[in-house]
Formats: sequence, structure tokens, C-alpha cells
Amino acid sequence: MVRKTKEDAELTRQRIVNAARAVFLKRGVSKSTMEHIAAEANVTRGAVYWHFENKTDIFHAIREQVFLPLIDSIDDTLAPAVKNIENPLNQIEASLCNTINDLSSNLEMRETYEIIMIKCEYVDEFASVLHQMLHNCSCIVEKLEAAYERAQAQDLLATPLSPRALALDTHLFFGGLLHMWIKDADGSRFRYQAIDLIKAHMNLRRKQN
Amino acid sequence: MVRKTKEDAELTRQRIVNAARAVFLKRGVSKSTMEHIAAEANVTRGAVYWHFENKTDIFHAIREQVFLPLIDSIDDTLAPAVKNIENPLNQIEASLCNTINDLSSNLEMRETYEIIMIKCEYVDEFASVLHQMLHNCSCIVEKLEAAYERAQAQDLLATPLSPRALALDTHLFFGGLLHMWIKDADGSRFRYQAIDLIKAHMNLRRKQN
DNA sequence: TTATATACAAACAGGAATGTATGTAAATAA
DNA sequence: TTATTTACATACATTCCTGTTTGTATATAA
Repeated sequence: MVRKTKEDAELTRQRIVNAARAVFLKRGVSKSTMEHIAAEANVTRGAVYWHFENKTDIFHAIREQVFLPLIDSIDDTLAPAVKNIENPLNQIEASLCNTINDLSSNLEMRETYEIIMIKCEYVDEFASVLHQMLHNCSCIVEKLEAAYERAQAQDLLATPLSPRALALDTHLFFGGLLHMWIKDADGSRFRYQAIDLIKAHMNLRRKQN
Repeated sequence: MVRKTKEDAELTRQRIVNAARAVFLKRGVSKSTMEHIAAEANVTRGAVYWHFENKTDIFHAIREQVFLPLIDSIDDTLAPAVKNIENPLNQIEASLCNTINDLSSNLEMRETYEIIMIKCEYVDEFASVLHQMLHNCSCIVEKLEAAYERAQAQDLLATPLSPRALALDTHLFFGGLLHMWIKDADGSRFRYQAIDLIKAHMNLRRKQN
């Protein structure tokens, strides 16, 4: 049994990626071996080395499958509304809630996040991943800041704080929330109140009238 | 050269702990070997195995050296003031700022945090560390909630949000801040504005009068 | 139709890393 | 003073993982 069609090969590749996700999640990235991954995917290491250069390569494949769509999604929901001038605070709230809902409904995404946050050591070649993530953070903060600026212009804010300060506060809050959400795997502490926490966070800066 | 006095032995133990911190920081916990640590400490693996059962054991030693004092420090600053009824919001702000200042001035602490947050995979025996950390979080949230309750009783709050919601928001904010502070090692994004971010966060809930 | 490249499996070679077992000189107890 | 620990260093045995190489049946291109 060898030489599958291109479609078969692509399927094998996906099996390997999925297997790697499961293995990384269970054993952590460092302690996962090519053999573990191959076994989980029901292939030999030969197949794995055919599709990927090494473990890091697989890690990036897993990461990109989830992260690139996510960034897009955030960009979309936070983008300045063109036609209808939607409440920017609602936009921010919706964007944060969307991410949480995505995590809730998408197992792959949840597992990938867990790997990235608590099953991976950011040294050597993985250090660049950290930098990339920090860069993404900067972009998101900018989007948030722009949204808060629009909110300020529309006199929706209950605080004299600068849009930048608000954006950073929201970003740090959400970063913390994501970490807790992931770490709290059994859901006893944070998982089921995440949406409420986001709403409370946003209400804190909504002007009442 | 063998059989040192008890003081010498304790000194060796400390050298090993310090060496391990440096090695963990550089290579990540998983890829650090007993040989790496021994070499960094200028001893042989024999010495390391004499003082510690295994790598996990060393990890716990590093962790406890920094974490136990920290928990105490937070407990102290957040405790309800006995004699002088200090402004609880100031207490919270001071507690958060203290932690950041500790991190700034204490290299060991900073490195230990970095190891715990981004140089360690929480699987197998390390999973329990996560649970312990979550438990500590719960305790801190309770302390924060109590402080916000006092603030509410003194009519210091600018928001109708519950003390619990405020406590969680602050906790998640600070968790996010710590992560960013550590990840942003070159200090370009968060490190040098952390104190300002904390003040902004607290100002958001201070009643103006 | 033939040649070649593809998609793997299987075998090979090598270095590490772990834990343990053993050795030993000096500190300490008796 | 002698016996016994102590605080290591050294040597050993074993397991594991990696990357590469080789083999091969079959798509696919020409």
C-alpha cells in the first residue's frame, strides 16, 4: 500500500495534524515525539517526515489553522461600521463574546488554544511565535482604541479615561479571561460566566442615560 | 573533594536551584536536563540527584521560593485595615503596584514568573501546579471582592456593578497584565506603563467628588 | 506506453537522557 | 578513637528519539 492520490495524501496530512493536536494536548509539545504522532494518526514516521520537516513545522500548521481565521474574525467585528453607525461599545462586546462563543463551540480551536497557552514552552524556535502573538496583540489594541475613539466621539463613555487606556484595559482583561477560561477546563470558575464578565466589563464604561 | 559541612551542602543546594532557574529560563523546563543544570552549577549529576529527586522536584523548589512570599505579600496589602480605615481602592491599587514593583526589582522573581508562564508545559505532574495556581486565584478574588465590598460600603464606587464582578474584572485585568509584562521582555509595549495601566484601571471605578 | 515522481513504510545509525549503583574522603556521632 | 553517615563524583545500563536512507508500488506526466 503506497502512492495514494493527491486527495489521499492531503487526507493523510490532515490526519497527522489532528493526531498531533491530540498528542500535544495530552503530553505537551516538548514531550511529544514523531512516533507518538504517527501512531495516533495510524501511519509511520516516514509519512510524518514526508509531510512535515519536524515537530515545529506541525505546530505551526496547527496554529495557523486556528489563528489566521480568528484574527480575521476579530478584524471584521471591530472594523468601523460603514453604513449603519453601530454602537462601538456593542461592537467591542460582540467581538469579545464572539471569540468566547467560538471557543465554546469549536473543539479544535479550544484545544489549539490550550496547547499554545499551557502546553508549549516558548524557547528557541518557538520564541518567534511569542513575538508574532505580541504583534497581533498590538494590532488588536489599535482596533480597540479606534472603537473607543468612536465611542468617545459619540459621547457613549462614562469615563474621562483616554481611548488608549480603555483599549489596553480591555485587552488585558480579555487576555486574562482567555487564560482563565482555558485553564479552568472543568468550567467551575470562569468558563460559564465569561459572557457575563465581558458584559460587566463593558457596562463599567457605558454612560447611563 | 567530598563531604562538605552542612552549610556547604546547603550552599550547593542553592547553587543548584539558581542554576536550574537559569537553565529552565534558557531552554525551557522540558528540554533542560539534569546534566545541563549540574554543569551550570559546577557540580555533577550526582550532586543534583543527592539534593533533588528529579527535575520536577527542582521546579517546585524554584517556584516555592518565589510564590509563597508573594501570596503572603498580597494577603497583607489586601487585608482589611484594622486601625486606620484606609481607602480600600487604594489598598487594591497598592497591592497590584507592589507586585509589579517586586517584579521590577527582583530578578529571581521575574525569571521564575517567566518560567512558570511561558517556559513550562502543564501536563502530567505539572497539571497539579495549575490547579494550585487556580486555587490561589480564587483566594485573591475573594480578597479583592472583600475590598470592593468595603469600598461600596464607604460609597467610593462609581459603578453599580457588584463587588464580585469588579473583583473578577480586576483579577482578570491583572492576570492579563502580568502575562503581557512578562512576555514583553524588552519592555517596548507594556513593561514601563504597567503602573499607569493599574491606576487607570482603578480610576475607572473611583467615584469623583 | 514508458519514465518519473510521489507517498509513504521500513531499516539504520547515532546521540542523549534517565536513574541507579558504586566508590570515597571527610564530617560527625558515639 | 573508631564507626558511621554524609555529600558528593564516577561509572553503568537502558531506554528513547531524531534524522536519514533505502525500498517500492503506484499515480501521473510525456
